[in-house]
Amino acid sequence: MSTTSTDLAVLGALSVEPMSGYALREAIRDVLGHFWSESFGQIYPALTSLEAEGFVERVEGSRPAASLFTITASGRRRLRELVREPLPSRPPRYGALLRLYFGRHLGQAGCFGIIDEMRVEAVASLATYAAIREEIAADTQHANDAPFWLTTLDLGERSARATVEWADEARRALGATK
Amino acid sequence: MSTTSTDLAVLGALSVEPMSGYALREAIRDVLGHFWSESFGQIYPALTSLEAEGFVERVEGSRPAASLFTITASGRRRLRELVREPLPSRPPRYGALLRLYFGRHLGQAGCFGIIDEMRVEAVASLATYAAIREEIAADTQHANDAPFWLTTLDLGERSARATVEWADEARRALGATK
DNA sequence: GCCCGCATGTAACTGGTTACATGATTGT
DNA sequence: ACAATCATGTAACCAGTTACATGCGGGC
Repeated sequence: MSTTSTDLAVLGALSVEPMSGYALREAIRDVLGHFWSESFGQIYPALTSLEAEGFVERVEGSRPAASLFTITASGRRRLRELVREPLPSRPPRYGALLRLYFGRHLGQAGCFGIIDEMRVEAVASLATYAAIREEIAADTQHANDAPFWLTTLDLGERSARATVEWADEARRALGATK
Repeated sequence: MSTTSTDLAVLGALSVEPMSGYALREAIRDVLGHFWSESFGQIYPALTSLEAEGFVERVEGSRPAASLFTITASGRRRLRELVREPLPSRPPRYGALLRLYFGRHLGQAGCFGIIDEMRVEAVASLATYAAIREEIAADTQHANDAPFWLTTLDLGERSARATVEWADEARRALGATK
């Protein structure tokens, strides 16, 4: 049994274009990565159960032993249903911030290490977001989806920029600390 | 067996002041809530094992059947150890953004609902952050910890403000969509 | 011929939450 | 007296990851 969250991610991705389970995972990691994640251990069982329910169909791809999964008409109805339901958001567990919160026991150098790491990560995110943004702009096939994709991307960019600005300020604020 | 993450959260909180397991959970929820969470099912076993290892001690509190947990000297050493180790950050699963990403299947009104909800949440966060900020400022007992607490709080505030600004822009951007 | 990337799948495990059982204390 | 809150603990469950087993296809 798979969760409705995973079903939504899978059906949603397949509504864009048919792909293999493997490609599905890559797409989720690379494109939805900044707010979502799925592992093989969820994707394959989800595909199996979605197939049994008639929401996706497996067609033989260009090479044997590989399948392309396509979303069916009832799968699209299911997708419209799922996207309407609120999803449980997982309570956050941001390790770096926990460590920073107890930074008094870590010392200034250690705190700077954490802050710098977060900054580097945020800057890297900004770079990948810019790449994704260009991909979306270049992709005329999915012009209908583009506004929504750009909207979620925009939040990622704003968060990342906020993190970079925070990092600089944090370094200054903790610089005064002994 | 408890995780080192939980041990860090518990030892860190007890390094500020002794409290009961119940109070520990409330403190984590109310103060660390925007980047961390622990449930009773983790806290109590963690306290038991930390006690067995000599990192915390249980002293009878004002009322029987209730214990105050205090951190020991070796517990403080353990805390300094733990805060130095990198913690695994849990991959994000932000349900609202997943739904918004597939917003084409949801329609404009549904998307606005999600965006507005996120905005309301962010505004509420800003209010609680402001309250926490005042608490920290008023708390002269823990002036040594204050800079670190304010730093993590600052990131929360920046993220929340970024979300509010994003929400307004998102509404405008998707307003054009049919 | 061999390694690497694509591809599918599952079993075991871990991390974490929820629900429940139990009871003391406080306030009304 | 009763309800609400404080308090401790555990067992069952669920979600999700990791590791493993297996094999095909394409490039070097």
